[in-house]
Amino acid sequence: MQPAVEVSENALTERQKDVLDAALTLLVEAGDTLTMTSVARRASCSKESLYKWFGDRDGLLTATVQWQAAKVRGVPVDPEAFSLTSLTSGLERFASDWLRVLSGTISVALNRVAVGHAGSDKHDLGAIVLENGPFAMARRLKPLLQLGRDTGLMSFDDTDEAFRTFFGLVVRDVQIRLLLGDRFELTEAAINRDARRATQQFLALYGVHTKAADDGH
Amino acid sequence: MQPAVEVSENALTERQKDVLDAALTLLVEAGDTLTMTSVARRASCSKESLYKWFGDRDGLLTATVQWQAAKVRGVPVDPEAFSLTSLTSGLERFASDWLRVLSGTISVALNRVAVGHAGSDKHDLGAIVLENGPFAMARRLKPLLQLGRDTGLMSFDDTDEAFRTFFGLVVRDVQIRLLLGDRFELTEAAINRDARRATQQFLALYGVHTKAADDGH
DNA sequence: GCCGTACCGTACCGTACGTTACGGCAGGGT
DNA sequence: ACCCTGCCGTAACGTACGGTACGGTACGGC
Repeated sequence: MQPAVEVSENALTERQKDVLDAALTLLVEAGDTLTMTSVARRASCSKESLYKWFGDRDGLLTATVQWQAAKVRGVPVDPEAFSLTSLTSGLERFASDWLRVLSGTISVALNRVAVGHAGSDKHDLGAIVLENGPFAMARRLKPLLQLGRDTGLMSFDDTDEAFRTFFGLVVRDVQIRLLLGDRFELTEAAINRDARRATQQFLALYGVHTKAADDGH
Repeated sequence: MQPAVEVSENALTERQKDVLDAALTLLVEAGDTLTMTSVARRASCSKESLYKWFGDRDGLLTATVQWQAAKVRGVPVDPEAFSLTSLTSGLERFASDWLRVLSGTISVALNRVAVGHAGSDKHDLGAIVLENGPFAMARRLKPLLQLGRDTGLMSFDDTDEAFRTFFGLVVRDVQIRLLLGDRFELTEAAINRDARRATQQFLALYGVHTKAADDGH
């Protein structure tokens, strides 16, 4: 028996992408209780094809998580004409984007199954989500932070520490509450307000003050 | 058939407590894959007793979570002879205690199963963990925060917002990374260092400065 | 001594679901 | 026209596990 689609093998046919999208919506609806039969029915494909393409249930889940992760790329920052204003707006934009993704039903569902399977997996969904979640965020934000430090707008020793503080100020208890099933009103206005507040707090802690930045609540 | 032990019925015999402790260790070892049979074998009791005492598998999990929650009570703060020093040490002590609990294997295991079951439960483990986790922390910390404000050491409009900021500064990405299975070195020294840093940052944001509090990394 | 209660150990049942196997159909190459 | 490949739909298999039933033992009350 062939080991089916390898993780490194990213050649997905359109048909397979459709199947993974169906699996995603089922994951949102039913969580980890989705069955191979339900995926096959929803995607109008045979279970035989599922097993041929993805090996087993775990492989299907892994491919689904990776398929979603592949869709959330992009949005780097431009290191042109840098100022306190562009640093601030960059941080705010980053924070609001992040909160929007984080509070989305797909992100919540994916993190749920990854947390449930963490550690005891052959493919280890937890590591995949970790890699495409917090770690990817760190990689995307750090250039902006270092640019801010190099231009003398911020001051910190350890970029990673600074990132993790920003993480805390942005996410706070939102993610864990959502994962635990707390019904959460997170309107567009609230997201933007939180992004501004987190940015102001972050600059108050790490920014080089010419004039004292006041708190913004 | 009787509805077995009600949630409000907290009268647990010693035998039942032993069983719940066995279930706890199994939860740490095997996560949500623990079976009724494995609990019975580990606790040297019959499955019949499990079902008589706890109704069904969900009831056993619920009782286990509540049993653990009941063990983590206490440590209120004393509103005597209050000063910046006692506020600082109170916040630090709270933060380090919290990080210690959060990073413990039991907490991680419990949060894992609760996240896995969130929303689609009759007993809703998510709500229970939420209630005994973040919400209980908020209830325990808020008196200290308000005391700090009333004595003019801190300034903020919304106690809940202040708490959530403290939450973010303390927990940062630690919890989600642990839940996703990231191997994490969290030594006693690191915990104390993080607690100090979070406290200093929190006071820098919300404290009333007589002398500028510097960051502490 | 006899009964009732509480419990252990284990065998058993029903079912859900992962996984496999098979029959049928459509399209493309020869 | 024939075959081969890829896929759908469905039936079937195997098993793990939640839940139940039952026999056996210890103990306290009478």
